[in-house]
Amino acid sequence: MGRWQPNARGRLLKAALELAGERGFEQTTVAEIAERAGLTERTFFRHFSDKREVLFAGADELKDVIVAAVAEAPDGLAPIEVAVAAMEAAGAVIQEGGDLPRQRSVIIAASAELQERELIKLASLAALLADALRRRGVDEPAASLSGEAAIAVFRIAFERWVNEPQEQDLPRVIRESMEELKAVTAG
Amino acid sequence: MGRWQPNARGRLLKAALELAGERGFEQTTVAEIAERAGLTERTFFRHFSDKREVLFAGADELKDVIVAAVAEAPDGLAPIEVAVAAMEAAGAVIQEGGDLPRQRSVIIAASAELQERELIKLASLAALLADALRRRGVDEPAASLSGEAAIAVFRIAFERWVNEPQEQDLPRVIRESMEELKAVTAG
DNA sequence: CGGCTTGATGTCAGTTGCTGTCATCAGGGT
DNA sequence: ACCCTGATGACAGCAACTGACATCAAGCCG
Repeated sequence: MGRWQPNARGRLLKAALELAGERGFEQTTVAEIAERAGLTERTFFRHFSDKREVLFAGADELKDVIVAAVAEAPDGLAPIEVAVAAMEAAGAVIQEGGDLPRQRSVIIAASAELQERELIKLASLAALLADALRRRGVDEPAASLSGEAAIAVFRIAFERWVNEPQEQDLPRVIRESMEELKAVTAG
Repeated sequence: MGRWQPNARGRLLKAALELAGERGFEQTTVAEIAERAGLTERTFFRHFSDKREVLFAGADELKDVIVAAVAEAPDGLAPIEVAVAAMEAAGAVIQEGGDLPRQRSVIIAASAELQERELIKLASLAALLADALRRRGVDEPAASLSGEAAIAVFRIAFERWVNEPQEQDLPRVIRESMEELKAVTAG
């Protein structure tokens, strides 16, 4: 047995979700989160680079999923289809999280500073997609546009998925939103 | 003549641009900006709700331009075309700013926290576009998708415009990026 | 003229996010 | 037994904000 209770990160995440759910993220101090997790404020900042990051723990794994999905996409598939397929793969991972994604999204929707952080994470995913597409030989600006469009599709789809609790299949909603985008841009 | 020097906001903006350009936004304190403008830190926060906002002074005017452009778009135009036309109008206003937009974008590109703020401003423009389209009778999810797509097109176009100093015509770059998006989503 | 109100600013104290630095101390290897 | 490592605590300090109160020229009104 270690000198400390195990899984400090997980306890911090749990404490942060609870407190932010009870009284809102901005009304919660880092010291309170750390205290509920049985740690100190300083230790919180050793696990998360800033207060907001605790709400995005695990988001980095999505990057690997997306890069792998782009790499495994069949040759000849249109760039936008590759990008959206990667977001479908990410969506499949997200919905494995059970209630957590929806719970997090409620907290984020109530806080402007968390929305900012979410947006820059999504923007970095768009850049990641564009990079991966360029490695497949896609030229600019098609690569960047496909990445941005795929993220836009994902945002719309995720919002719909969150607001329809009976909806189970996030990848399907993403696919449907993609078809909607095609319809919208046709002509 | 008033008790104070006139145009406090403008002096704060000028001081902020100078200092951020010299040593970076995050290496500049609000106290320094205020001091260069001949004011106190407290007064800075009376003019701008937080440190980052000074870099986005005037961004609200774009909202009016966009709403007006959507309202004036001819009937029967496809939603995505209406949205992109509104962003072309915004682009026309932006390039009237001379060197300022490019100068600001250099500073923003060097600061993660400023990028976050820019992204949430753009997201609010996307929501504004979607709202305006809904008022024209466009259904969901076409309205939201058109708004998001138009913003994605604008982002790509603006980046190209910033990186090509000889390029004068931002609306034209936006239009070209829109055509690229159509090509990317065709099929 | 003299008093009253207003609005932009200054002053100051306090909270919170975040950082640097040093101390502590169980566990694992030598 | 010894040291070294790694996660944590303790503490001081900076910078972004906020609330409360004071200041004082300009303008209005009697």
